[in-house]
Amino acid sequence: MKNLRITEQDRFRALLRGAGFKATTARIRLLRILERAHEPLSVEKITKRLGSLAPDMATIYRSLRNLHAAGILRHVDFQHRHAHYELNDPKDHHHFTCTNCGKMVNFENCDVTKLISRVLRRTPSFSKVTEHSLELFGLCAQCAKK
Amino acid sequence: MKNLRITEQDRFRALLRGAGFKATTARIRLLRILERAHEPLSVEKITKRLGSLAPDMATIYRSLRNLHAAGILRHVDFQHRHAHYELNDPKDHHHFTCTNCGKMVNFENCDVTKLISRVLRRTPSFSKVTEHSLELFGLCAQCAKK
DNA sequence: TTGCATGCAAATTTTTTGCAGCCAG
DNA sequence: CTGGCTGCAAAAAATTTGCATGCAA
Repeated sequence: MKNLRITEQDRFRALLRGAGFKATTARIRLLRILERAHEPLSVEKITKRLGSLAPDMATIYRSLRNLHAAGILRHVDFQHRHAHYELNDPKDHHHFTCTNCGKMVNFENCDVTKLISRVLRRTPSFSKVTEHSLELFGLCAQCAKK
Repeated sequence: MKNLRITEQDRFRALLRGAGFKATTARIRLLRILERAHEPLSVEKITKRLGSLAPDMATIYRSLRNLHAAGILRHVDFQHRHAHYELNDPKDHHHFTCTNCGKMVNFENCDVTKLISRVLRRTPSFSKVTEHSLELFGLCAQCAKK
């Protein structure tokens, strides 16, 4: 029974292979951390969460860059001075961040796809959207009270 | 006649004073460059365009950071490894960038405001949106043909 | 005159690169 | 085996900071 189940390892292995990458332990560990995080992580946070299993930073940067180019990861900009990455969830969620306390929530089903189609229809000089970013910044309920 | 007209200088001076800043020549030059650019600029491009009139880089970074915090500038992320800034135009336009050749066009009236209100209504843990980012990446008509 | 701004120089932080050796396929 | 990956070390790029001086108000 147990060995018939598709493990997390296998899932990531297939994902990597499918994109033409070798399924190395470093990359599988990276994907695992990102999946469990449920929020976009910086290189620093990834390294900390991997602890002693963390590969060299150069490897992390290279992996993130390649996996992003392959569409496996999304690049998220929190207007800090460093990049954040998360798994490219097909559900296409986005983030709402409190600029005061840093709290973050996800939101989805926001119809950004429709918005994008409309823009694309109106913009003949461009023919295809492959990626988009949509981030909201503001105040959470607690911080707004103060 | 001529001296009754509100000059660009005066406009920026008022803008800076209104936000509690001193209207220094360095900052006025910076705003002037950004206004004329019609596209978000990196620190490098700002420096180049200012030429011999460019203040120290530290000053540029400090100015950009402060003017952004005051809402005078917008922070734009093109998924490069450095920040870009543009004047915070009340028209709220966004950018569509070709990932192949770097070409960029602006678009506006994309109803992102409605989208934001909807999200806000559905997200009781957050009470106010002060800033947002929306960027499209894809292929321009020329690059898509190839 | 007074304190916010700037220049200068140095330090930090973030990201990239070259190259030799390693390991997944 | 073998070419893509990784570690290591060094460099490059991007951004910040401390402090003395300068200039707008």
